[in-house]
Amino acid sequence: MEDVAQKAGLSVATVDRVLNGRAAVRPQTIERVEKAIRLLNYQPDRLAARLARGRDYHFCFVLPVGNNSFMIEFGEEVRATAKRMVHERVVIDLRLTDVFDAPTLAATLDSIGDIYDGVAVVALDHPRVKEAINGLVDRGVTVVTIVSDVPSSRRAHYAGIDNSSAGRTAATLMGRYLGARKGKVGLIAGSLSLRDHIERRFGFEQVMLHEFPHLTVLPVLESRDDWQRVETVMAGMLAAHPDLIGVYNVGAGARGVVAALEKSGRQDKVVYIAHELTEVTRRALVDGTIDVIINQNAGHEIRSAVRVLMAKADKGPLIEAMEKIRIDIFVRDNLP
Amino acid sequence: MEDVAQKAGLSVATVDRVLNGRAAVRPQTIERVEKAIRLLNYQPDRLAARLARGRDYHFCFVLPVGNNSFMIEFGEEVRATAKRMVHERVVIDLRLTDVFDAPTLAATLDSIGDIYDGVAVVALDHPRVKEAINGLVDRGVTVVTIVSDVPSSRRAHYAGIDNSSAGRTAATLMGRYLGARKGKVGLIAGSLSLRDHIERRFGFEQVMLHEFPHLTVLPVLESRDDWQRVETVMAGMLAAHPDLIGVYNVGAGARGVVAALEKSGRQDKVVYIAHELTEVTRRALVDGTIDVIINQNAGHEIRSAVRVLMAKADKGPLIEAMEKIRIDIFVRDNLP
DNA sequence: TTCTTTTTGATAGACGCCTATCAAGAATTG
DNA sequence: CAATTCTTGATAGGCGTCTATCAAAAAGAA
Repeated sequence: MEDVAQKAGLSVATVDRVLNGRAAVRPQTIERVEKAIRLLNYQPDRLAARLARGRDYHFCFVLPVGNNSFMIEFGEEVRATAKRMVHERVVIDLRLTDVFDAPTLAATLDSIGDIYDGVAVVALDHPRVKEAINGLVDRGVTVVTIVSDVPSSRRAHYAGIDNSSAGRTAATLMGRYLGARKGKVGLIAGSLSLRDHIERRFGFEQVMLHEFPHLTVLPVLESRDDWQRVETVMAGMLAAHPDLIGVYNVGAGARGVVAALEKSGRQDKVVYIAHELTEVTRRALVDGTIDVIINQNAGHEIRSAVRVLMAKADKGPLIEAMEKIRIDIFVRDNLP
Repeated sequence: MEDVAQKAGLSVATVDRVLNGRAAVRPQTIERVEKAIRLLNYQPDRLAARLARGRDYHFCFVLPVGNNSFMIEFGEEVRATAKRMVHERVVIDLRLTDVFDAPTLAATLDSIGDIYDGVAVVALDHPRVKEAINGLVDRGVTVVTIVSDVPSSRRAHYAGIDNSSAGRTAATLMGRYLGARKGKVGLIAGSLSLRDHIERRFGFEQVMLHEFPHLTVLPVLESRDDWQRVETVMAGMLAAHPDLIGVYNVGAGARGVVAALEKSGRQDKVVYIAHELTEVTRRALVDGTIDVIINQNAGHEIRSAVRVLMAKADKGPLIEAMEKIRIDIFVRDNLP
């Protein structure tokens, strides 16, 4: 800072004022400082800054309640990350809400504004939720969406996979695994109001239709991400379609599909593609009931969300390429 | 530190001595300090420590010379990372050597010892190289292997994928893509002295043999990772085996396979699985000549290597789970 | 010009740790 | 028991930044 001050013919106090947008500084002075910064290619030492500030970052993760394995694991990852980050002056709270209910979620978001510097939320794409997100942004809180996005909101970032691509990926693998076989392919979604599920479905149907026209995709069935309902739905599908050769389960509740398939004894005849690597799906993949798991890495998403929140909090730079969450494909052999 | 000192009934100076293994401290005193640390669950602020130390970390990445796209991109990623890390007091040098030649690589490693705190190396698994690595370790340099490992050495860490799993993954996908089709499957490796290639090959053959006995795996052909030679080899294979229905190219030079396949016009009849996402393989995947790309993320490996080197340098903790490099599978639809 | 009001400068004291020095206290030796 | 060596204590100054305060200088208004 001293070098910059000297270069600009000003004092460090003024440089500091410019750097932190503190008191009133004349535009031309700002310009002088910025020029000096450019000339010297000066980059403030963010570690020292954080040390000096001595302020904690307070972030909040808003996740769905419920017994969905993926989300439970997600919550645990958040806790683990929180524990690690304590030593970096980052405090992360975890809040569970009924994410599927727009008013509830919106109310939660509305109520947590003033405590936090940033909020990460698994968001339902609903006008009311969008409004709540924008409200937070207006109050100066950085918001990032995780897992499921609300693109029309003013959230700073989305830490999650491209779900349309995920659906397309599932379709390609389904088509290639089935090869020349003919028959029906089932499609099960958790909720048709969650953006991620909708997008996966569209991606899947699109590719199936164009690339594998010899396969018939059955109408989507809704499961509400509840594995018992999934099992009923799946059992029904198996009974109704003796020529079922594939299933793509877009949402949670893989356990239900696995159970129904195994009870029917047709797990070897049906290519089953599931989402999210959990205890249940992992076992089923190893056993051969599931053929492919499409996954998003919870740890990556969380760390990415935190990085973004921190970068926004102290106006640091973001390396976009690093924050892109990839779609993992797991077969039996590349399980981590 | 003051709290710890007080709790232990000692001075901060002594606590500091214990923490940094500085001067002579009586064992019982050390014990007292450690107890206080445990009781208070004290964790030194590593950011402050680094600030105070004001010392730069000097690391060196040793990569292969040559025109291999993957390695070129790898080098660029190293440079990009280096640039970013400058602001964190990390200086990364990049050194290119003939990694395939054990004496040359060993000589390089021998010569760089005293300048660096840590070295990351794409290592040939050869006794001479192992010796050079151990030599570095003896001189107090932390060594991590990247991309290809030397497990018998005393390197601190391997930042790369499990290549045997990668080979198995390729086999599973090959088998599933081919379905009931019968015919021959070709196998091309860069060098049979690079550990990663050997392991991929074994993984592949193992699964093919056990899971897909109706497919015949042809004997491995060596390509030295040179795409022109790969093209010759591939063209020969296509000519010799009209019933070739699959190829797995374990190493670099995907361009050669693509060229040979496209010239033969049989790209739609042959399932081709390649390694590493590059400009060339990406295009071929989109075009449909390549069916699956198995990839290791260069950026992840590099960042992981750096994290490990830094952690070792200031005796910080490592979160093992975070440093596990996953095997990426790319089909056309989940390309990043 | 004189008096306000705005902008800038200078400087002290943190933040949590490192490094170094000197003195004081404790343990060991003969 | 004194002389010597080993351990510990106390403290200063620094790392690069932030925050706050007061004085000095410059700009604007009357």
